[in-house]
Amino acid sequence: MSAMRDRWQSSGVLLTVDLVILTLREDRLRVLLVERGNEPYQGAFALPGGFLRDRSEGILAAAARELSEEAGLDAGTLHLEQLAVYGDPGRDPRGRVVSVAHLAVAPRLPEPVAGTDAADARWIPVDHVLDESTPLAFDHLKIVIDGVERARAKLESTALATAFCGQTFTLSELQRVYEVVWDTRLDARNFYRKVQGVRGFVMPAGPIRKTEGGRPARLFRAGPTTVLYPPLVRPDRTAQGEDR
Amino acid sequence: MSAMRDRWQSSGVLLTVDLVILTLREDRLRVLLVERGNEPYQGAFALPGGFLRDRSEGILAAAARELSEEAGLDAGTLHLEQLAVYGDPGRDPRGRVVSVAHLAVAPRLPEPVAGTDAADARWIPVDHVLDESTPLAFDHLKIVIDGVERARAKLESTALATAFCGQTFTLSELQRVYEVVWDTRLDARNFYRKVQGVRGFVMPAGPIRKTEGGRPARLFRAGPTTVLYPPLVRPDRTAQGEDR
DNA sequence: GGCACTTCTTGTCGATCTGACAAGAAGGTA
DNA sequence: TACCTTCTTGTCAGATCGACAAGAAGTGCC
Repeated sequence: MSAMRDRWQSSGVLLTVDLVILTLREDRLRVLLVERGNEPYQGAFALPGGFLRDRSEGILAAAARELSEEAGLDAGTLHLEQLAVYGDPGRDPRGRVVSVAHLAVAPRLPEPVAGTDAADARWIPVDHVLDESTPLAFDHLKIVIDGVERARAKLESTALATAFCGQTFTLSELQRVYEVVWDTRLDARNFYRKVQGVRGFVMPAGPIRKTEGGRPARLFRAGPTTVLYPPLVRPDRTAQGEDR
Repeated sequence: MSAMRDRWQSSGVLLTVDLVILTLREDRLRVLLVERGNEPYQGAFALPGGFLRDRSEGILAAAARELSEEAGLDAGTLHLEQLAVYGDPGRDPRGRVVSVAHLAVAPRLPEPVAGTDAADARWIPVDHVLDESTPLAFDHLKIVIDGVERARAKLESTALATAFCGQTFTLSELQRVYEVVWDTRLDARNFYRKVQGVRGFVMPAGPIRKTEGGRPARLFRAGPTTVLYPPLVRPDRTAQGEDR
């Protein structure tokens, strides 16, 4: 009963925020990791993040602050959303630490800014993390897995892909986002048709053009739509040989 | 840098779990709410939930415990997943309380069990909550909105709908789930074809039949698939009169 | 039993969408 | 100019979708 809900207990825990910051660099999906300088897990890579500054700091605000402090990125200019909470007892050997993980998606970026807290941050290919050739501290592998899956899923139904691109982009750049994040290949001509068929997904950005080899491509910018209809469904990886 | 991450601060907060428990009763989508007996928000409805029991209790475990204590439901038999964290400073007038909201989906249920903590729990139609004719305590309206939207979205791409049904069900029962949760109407014949076209979504459950008026329907049970491919896309509510 | 009524299930049909592919357009470079 | 690259517009057959007809299999009523 309500008495239970209101039993005022001192179940205080330490709250942190962790960040899965994804971007595309050199045609690979990468995640920003920092090398730990202290025990536990000294020398291992970990997600950027940290404790709430004080009791009055909001959780999303803390994530934005860490984004700035540890990665040198401005939360105002990129996609940032809550991912999930990780609070198993024992996930941190130092005590009961509950972490609110966030997913950030950044467009092509300058190198992690030296001279800041982000100096020892590195953009590690996501597949190096997923195949565990780059071991992560704490339960951060699980967090990265969840973050990547979230990104893959949201590519289908939302305009998240545009967050990987700059202010303006060509459709083949957008296609590369889908191909790299989904780890699949798409037909450029069908992609072209499909993307332009989704109302409000992309809007022509002037007659400006830019080039890098072949015929110059038209530029687009993100449209007003956040929910894609119809969605761009990723090809079924488990298509053949399925039981009934 | 890592020194920042490891600064050991006493940012302790009080951690609670809250539950958005959805079910279908009398052809309406309903959420389980409890009337608050204490200040603040005395007399208002609130989501079931409560503080972690102690520092060693896992978050999902706490949600399962509250599910049992406050709703008389067994977490082993129904769908339970983490929804999101709500931790804005000021959301609870008593102090810095961070709540991990969970989404539970229950099949047709007996009345809230009298004589337990769940005695004053009531199944309130979700639309009464969404249109604010039933005001909720704290930021629980926001949590219900997010929970319902999560359920609506997961109906498209996962087998969540089967969690609203019993062990076995007819396809028209399953269709009612989609219609009520999405607040839309579907053509029974097309639904029939589509559902059976998704590999592993539903499996025939013996030649058993059951009836209630017309021709007896075949019984099905949930299949092994959790991810629907192809997805069941909900009809576009913003279809016509859209700009380009 | 015969008939009306209900709901379930199988089909049909045209419009639309999808995936595979051809071919032209518009630049760069040798 | 010839060739290469990439972008963009089409084409076409097969799959899918939404709307709908019609038969199947029960119940209840006379």
